Amino acid sequence: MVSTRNTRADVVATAGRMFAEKGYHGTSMRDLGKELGLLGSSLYSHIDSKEDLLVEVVDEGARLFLDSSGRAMAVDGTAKERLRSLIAGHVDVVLDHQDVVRTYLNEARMLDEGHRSRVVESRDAYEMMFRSVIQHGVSAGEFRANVDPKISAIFILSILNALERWYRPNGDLDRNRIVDAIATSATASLS
Amino acid sequence: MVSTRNTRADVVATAGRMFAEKGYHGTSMRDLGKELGLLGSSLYSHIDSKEDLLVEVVDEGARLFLDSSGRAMAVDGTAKERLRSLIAGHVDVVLDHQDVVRTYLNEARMLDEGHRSRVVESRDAYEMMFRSVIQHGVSAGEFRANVDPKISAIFILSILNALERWYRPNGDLDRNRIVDAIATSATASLS
DNA sequence: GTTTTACAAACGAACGTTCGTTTGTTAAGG
DNA sequence: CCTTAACAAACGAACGTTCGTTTGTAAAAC
Repeated sequence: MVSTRNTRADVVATAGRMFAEKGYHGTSMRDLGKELGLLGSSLYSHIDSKEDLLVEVVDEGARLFLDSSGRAMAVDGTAKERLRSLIAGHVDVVLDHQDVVRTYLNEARMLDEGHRSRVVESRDAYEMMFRSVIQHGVSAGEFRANVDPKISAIFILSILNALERWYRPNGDLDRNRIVDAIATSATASLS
Repeated sequence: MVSTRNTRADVVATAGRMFAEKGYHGTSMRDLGKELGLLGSSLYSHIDSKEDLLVEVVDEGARLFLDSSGRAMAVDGTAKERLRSLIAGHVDVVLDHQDVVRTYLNEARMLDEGHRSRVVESRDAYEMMFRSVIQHGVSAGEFRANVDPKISAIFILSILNALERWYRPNGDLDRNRIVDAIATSATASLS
């Protein structure tokens, strides 16, 4: 027996998993406690409120995506290469943090206005990275001149975000194949 | 004043709208009643349980998509034309029944195992229509030989289903432009 | 090296509120 | 008149949260 006691990080991680599975409103504090081997009330040794848990998980999701795009944009290369980096980073975030991502994508709207608007801003900033790379690719002649960067970014992000809904860790598609398929599809529709 | 009384269809429609906005577990029967100018308890003059409402809305979503794909497959044409019909039909369903679709896509997982599995079957059948058309296009030489119909169908449906998340009725993109953008993008990545 | 102090984690009971639902009754509408 | 829709009151269960207390562990004081 190593240790049976829970840390705050355990609580947040399990909350992320349960929110992803059953939704924020579909998960009670007693449900969450039971999953950790605790009473619902004991959770309040670690946190101040249920909503704090959602805020924490969603903020982590936002941070993961922004960090990923920051790394992709930090190295230079052609628009096509940078777009592939953005895509690969996004796939990594989804596959390595599936629960956080599901909660970020599906449950953020349950936050109160203040917190939700911060999430919207963060998503807009992230989407802007994709748009910007596409725009540069058009200007540089790498992509067709009549490409609409806004729509193209939305379509690529649609495919990327849908990953959470169908990807299964033990499925027949591994990470590299997924990145390749998405990057190929994106490049094909831009060129 | 024509009539102030509510019908069962009113209740289901309003439930669909509220489930789409706040989620199934985020909508209480008293919330729903208030939206209709009723007490929560009065809803039980129309329905037997809250879950019945979700079942009804989700079933309608499933039916809308299956009917749409049935119509698209009923007329013949090239694979490219049929794919465009499938896409146009899907866009119509999302734009004309946004609330039902949002509930169908996001809240069906809150159903109990029996009802949920029926929804999964229906989605699989729908996806199979896309796969089948793509497969025929590959066989007929309309699409590249190395196209994977399964992945391609998932990508196209990812873009179509994401519509619900960003489409706004008074935005700058009308129905035809959306269908055209998606069909063009799909065709480009298949050809 | 033992005793004391401190702290973080968890308990168990209870709070006030809201949940989905049931019951019995009243008022319209066709 | 009779069916349907709605009301009003209530039910038991579950909700998020608070409270006072207990437990285990680890550092500080002796």
